[in-house]
Amino acid sequence: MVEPVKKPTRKTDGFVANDTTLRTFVGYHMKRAFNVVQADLAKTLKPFELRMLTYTALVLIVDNPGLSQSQLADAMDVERPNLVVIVDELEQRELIVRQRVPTDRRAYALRVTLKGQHLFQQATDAVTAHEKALLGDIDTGAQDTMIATLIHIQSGGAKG
Amino acid sequence: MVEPVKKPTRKTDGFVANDTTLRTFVGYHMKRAFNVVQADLAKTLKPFELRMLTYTALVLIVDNPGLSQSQLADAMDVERPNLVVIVDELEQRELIVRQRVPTDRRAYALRVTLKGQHLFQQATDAVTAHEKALLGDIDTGAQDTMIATLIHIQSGGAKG
DNA sequence: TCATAATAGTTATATTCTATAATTATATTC
DNA sequence: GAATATAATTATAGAATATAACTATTATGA
Repeated sequence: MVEPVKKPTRKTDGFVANDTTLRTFVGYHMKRAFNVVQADLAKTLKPFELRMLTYTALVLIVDNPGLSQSQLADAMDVERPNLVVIVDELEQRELIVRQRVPTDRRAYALRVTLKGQHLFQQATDAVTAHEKALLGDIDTGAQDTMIATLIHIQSGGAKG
Repeated sequence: MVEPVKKPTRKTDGFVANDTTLRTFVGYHMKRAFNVVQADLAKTLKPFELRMLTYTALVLIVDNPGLSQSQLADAMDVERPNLVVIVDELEQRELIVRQRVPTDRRAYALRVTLKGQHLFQQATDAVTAHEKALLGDIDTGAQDTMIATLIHIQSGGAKG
């Protein structure tokens, strides 16, 4: 049974802007593609009341039990002050705990709670399924090539 | 003459977080790679007092003389209210003008000024050079594959 | 040892980007 | 001509991002 397609697409008539200059930039394509992925991710995480940043922090705490906020901030490429609110949110929702480190009383060891572990698993299943739905029809070889290229860029490309 | 390398790398010692779960997501790699590209772009545009959004708007106005703000917002995937401040900024710097459209007095036709055209050319040369420096060592085939894949994702991937 | 510097976390603050509702002026449609 | 839609705008709020400054604690080195 085919749903009759609604037309909420007001937008600007049939006009399509000429973006030939921008298309010469790889970054332009990266941004536009990432917008789509990010929007899909946000929608996927919404039922769990997670955003990309809070989900990423939760995952990294699961995979790195006991790491400090500084280490987490470093892993997420986020400034320490900005990480505080993210950790606050996860802690208030009782998804993680801040444990004092006996050997260094300045630092906290971050650990996931049982509740956090469960939410992590549910959210990760959902994100995995949604990514597969979004990108599943892309040729495996092309996907591998893209990931390798993206990793290369991460390390600074020709500069790194 | 080799500069002695400074060590401003405080960061978290030698610790490297385990991100195996996140690495299963293509979006994770896209975000991290785009962070690098975006940071490079911001630095490149800084001397021209342009940001990614103001530069993008300027380029699209150059390539689409006379387009309306709604059309520009649509092309940039930005909400109309948010575009106003971008156009305001470009107009105040006399890089573009808002021209009333005789046939539709609600709309403005956006056009670049001579000053804007010059800044566009300088900035575009700089951005082109910086992208080449950043991504120049990537295999051409891999680059083409990535761009094709990114374009495919833009149109909604398996969903579109 | 003690003074100094460095680190972990936090608070405060500012900028930018993004998103929605509501308003005015003009155009379109029935 | 009345109702509706569109273009641009204002107002507002939520997020992400970045820097400076502060407290508490740890590390360094004269």
